[in-house]
Amino acid sequence: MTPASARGSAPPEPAGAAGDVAGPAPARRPGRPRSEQADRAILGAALRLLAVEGAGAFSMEAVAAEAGVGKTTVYRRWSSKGELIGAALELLRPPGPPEDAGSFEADLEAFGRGQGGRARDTGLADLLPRFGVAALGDPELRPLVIERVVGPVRAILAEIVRRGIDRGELTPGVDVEQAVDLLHGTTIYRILLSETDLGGADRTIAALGRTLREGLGNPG
Amino acid sequence: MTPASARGSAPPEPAGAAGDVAGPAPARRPGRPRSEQADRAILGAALRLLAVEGAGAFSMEAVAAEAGVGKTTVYRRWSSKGELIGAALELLRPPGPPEDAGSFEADLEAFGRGQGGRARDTGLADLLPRFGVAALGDPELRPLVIERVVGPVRAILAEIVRRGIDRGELTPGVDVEQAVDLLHGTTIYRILLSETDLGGADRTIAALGRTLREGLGNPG
DNA sequence: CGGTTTCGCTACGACTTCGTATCGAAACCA
DNA sequence: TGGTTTCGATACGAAGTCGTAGCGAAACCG
Repeated sequence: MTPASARGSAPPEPAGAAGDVAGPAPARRPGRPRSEQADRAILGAALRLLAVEGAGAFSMEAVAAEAGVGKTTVYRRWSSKGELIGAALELLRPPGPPEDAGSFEADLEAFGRGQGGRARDTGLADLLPRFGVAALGDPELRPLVIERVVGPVRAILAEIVRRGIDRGELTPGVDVEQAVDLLHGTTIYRILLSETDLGGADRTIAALGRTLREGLGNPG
Repeated sequence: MTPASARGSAPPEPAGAAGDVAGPAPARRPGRPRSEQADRAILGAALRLLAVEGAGAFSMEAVAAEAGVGKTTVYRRWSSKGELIGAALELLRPPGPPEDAGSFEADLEAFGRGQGGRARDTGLADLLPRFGVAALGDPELRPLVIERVVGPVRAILAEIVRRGIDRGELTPGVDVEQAVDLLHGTTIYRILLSETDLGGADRTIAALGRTLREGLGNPG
C-alpha cells in the first residue's frame, strides 16, 4: 500500500555495464548470483497482469505464479507491491532527447516509432501503454506515473512542437501546452479505448500531427 | 467479478414518476418501502470510493460503511460489485441529443456546461469523470463504460462536429471520428492528469474547440 | 571441500473480502 | 392488530492476500 518509495533495496544492477574503466571492482558478491531471467520474468508478469487483467487481479502471488517463480524471489527484489509496480513503471520512461527528424510530422513519427519499438524490444510490445493507463487510474500510483512517465513524454512532445514553431510549420502563437495536451491526450485516449492491437495507436500520432498542423499552422 | 449483467433484480423504481396516466396502478407493495436516501447514499459512496480511493479500496463493505448503511441494504439492491458499479455508471450517461447553440464553440460549451452541471446537481460534481476513468481502467468494466458512456458522448460530439461542417465552420473533408478523438481524448486526458478541481477540465472544451477549428477550418 | 547466496516450494498467522444468514426494530398497509 | 418488507448490526464460512519463515537443492567463489 505504500506508494513505492523506490528505495535502493536491491536494484538489479547489470554488474558490469559501465564498470569497464572507472571505479573500484564491481564487488563480486559471494554465493549464487541472482537470475536476470527471473528479473525479466517477474517484470513481464507484473506488466501483463496489471495491463491485461487489471488492478484487481494484481497480487504478488499472481505475479510469482505467472512468472513461474517463487514468492520469495519476488520479495527479495521488491519488498512490496508498490515497489514492484514502480520498477515496472521505469520501463515506460521515454528515452533521452529526440533527434531532429526534419519536420513536425517526421519528428512525431520518429517519436511514436521509438516508443513502440522500444516496447517491442522487451517482448511486451503493446502492454506498456495499457499498463501505464492502469497505473494512472490508481490514486496511489498516479503521482508517480505523472512524474516519471507523463512528464518526460510531455517534455519531448513540447520540444517537437517548439521545433515546429521554429521551422515555421506552426504559427508562433501556438499554445505549446495545449498542443501537447492534444497530442498526448488523444494518443492515450486511443490506447484506452482500443480493445486490441494497441501498437497502432502510437503509429497514428503522425497522422494526428498533420491534422493538427493544418489547424495550428498557417498555410496562408 | 461478473461484469454486471445489469439484471432487473430490483431497480430503484421511483414508483410514480411517469405513472400519472398510462398503465395499471404502480402496484404499491406491502411492507416498509425502500429508503431512497439509502439509494443515494450508496451510489454516492460508491462513486467517492472508486474515484478518490481507487479500485483497490473499493469493496462492498467499504461502500456500506461509507454510506452509513448495512451491508444487507447494499446487497438487496445490487447483488454484486459489478452491478453496483454498473448502476453508478448510469449517472455518467449523457443526456439526450444536444440543442443547436448556433456555433461550433457554443455547442461545445453548452455540452461541457451540461455535463458539469448535471454532475453538480447530484452533489458529486467533480467525482464523476474520475470515476469513469477509474472504471475505464478496469478490464472487466471497460466494455461497459465504452458502451454506456463513451459511445453516447462520442455520438454527441460527432453531431456537434457535423453541425460545424454543415455551418461551414469546419472544412467538409474533416475526419469526424478523428475530430471526436481529439475533443474527447484531450478532455479525458486533462481529467486524468488533474489532481484537483476536475470541474475545470470540462469547461475548457470550448477553448479546445477554437484551437481545433482554426486548424480544422479553412479561414482562407 | 566449506561458505554463501539464491533458487522454487510449502506453510504460516493475521487480515480482508465476498456473499449469506440471522437478529430485533422500524415502517408501511389492510 | 397482524402481515409484510426493509432497516442497521453482527456473525459466519470460504476464499484470497500480505509479508515472513523454513526447507532442501542449486549455483557460485576460494
